[in-house]
Amino acid sequence: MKDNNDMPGHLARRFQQIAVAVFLAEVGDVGFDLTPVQYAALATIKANPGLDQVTLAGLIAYDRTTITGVIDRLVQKGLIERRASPRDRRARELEITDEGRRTLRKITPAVESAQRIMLRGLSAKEGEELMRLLRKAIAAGNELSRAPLRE
Amino acid sequence: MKDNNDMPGHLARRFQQIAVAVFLAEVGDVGFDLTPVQYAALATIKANPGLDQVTLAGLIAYDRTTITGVIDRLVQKGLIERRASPRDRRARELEITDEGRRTLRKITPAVESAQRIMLRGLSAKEGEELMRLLRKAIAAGNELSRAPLRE
DNA sequence: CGATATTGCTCAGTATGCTGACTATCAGTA
DNA sequence: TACTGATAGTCAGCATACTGAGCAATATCG
Repeated sequence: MKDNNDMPGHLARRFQQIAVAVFLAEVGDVGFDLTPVQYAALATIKANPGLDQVTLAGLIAYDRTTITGVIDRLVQKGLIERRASPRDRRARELEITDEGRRTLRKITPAVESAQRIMLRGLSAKEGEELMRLLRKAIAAGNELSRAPLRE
Repeated sequence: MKDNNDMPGHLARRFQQIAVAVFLAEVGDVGFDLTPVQYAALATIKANPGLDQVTLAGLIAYDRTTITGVIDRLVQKGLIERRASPRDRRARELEITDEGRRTLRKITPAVESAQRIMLRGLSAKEGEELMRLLRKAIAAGNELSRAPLRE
């Protein structure tokens, strides 16, 4: 019987678990209540003003049914606005608010610190190598999940 | 602004997302409906007959509040039995059933195939290196999540 | 022995993620 | 233009994960 530690799937779960915990702790320490998922969505909306939900989902590889709730919560927190698109009445355009911008600015150091902490067991070179290998494996498996990356 | 692809946390999420999808697809293809989490719990119960829930949680790094539901579903599927411990009336002893054993045996090839597929973009050497780096990062971050590994 | 702390487990509540189904709308074509 | 297919979004339902609270039972220590 293979050990859990020889299963990339198990290791993936463990690493993600730690990554989320570190992110929440760092962001919480500076007084904000934002999840990794909400952060990625907010940052992507800021970088792509007026984008619709499907495009956003493709840019960060979220399922379209997941993104609904994430956006609900960002709207509820006053960090973004959701309004009907004038060009396509099915679509919703997303825009970051001033408060969203302020929040992003304030938590950026905590987010960066979180990324360092979750790699703290590795040397700089090893951290780079881990990210390179993850990127490569992810690229090869992109189409295997329901929420692939779309550029 | 850092790109998502430079964020280990984001890469962790993506890799895990793919890993789960591949696992479910492979196991589903041979006619079983078992999640990665349920599989790990089942295999660990088989390897450690009569263990209690807290010990199980520690061995696979699950939160104790998560394991309750996982065990409920394994019991409901008839794969394990949960009974009160004679030594400690707070604890529940877990035991795999014959059907649990049969299920494990039948899905093992699918589980192994899933592990290969999620690394299909990498050479054998790269796959080994990815697992080594993940293990190292996880070891250093073990205490940072609410559900650390306990041996 | 008795008060206190700790432990095993559960529950309510919240937030991802997914499957599958549905509505509304848009796009392409006969 | 009417039909057909595809697309944007939502919803119900299920399965992780976690926070925080609580109960029952055990362990520990004065």
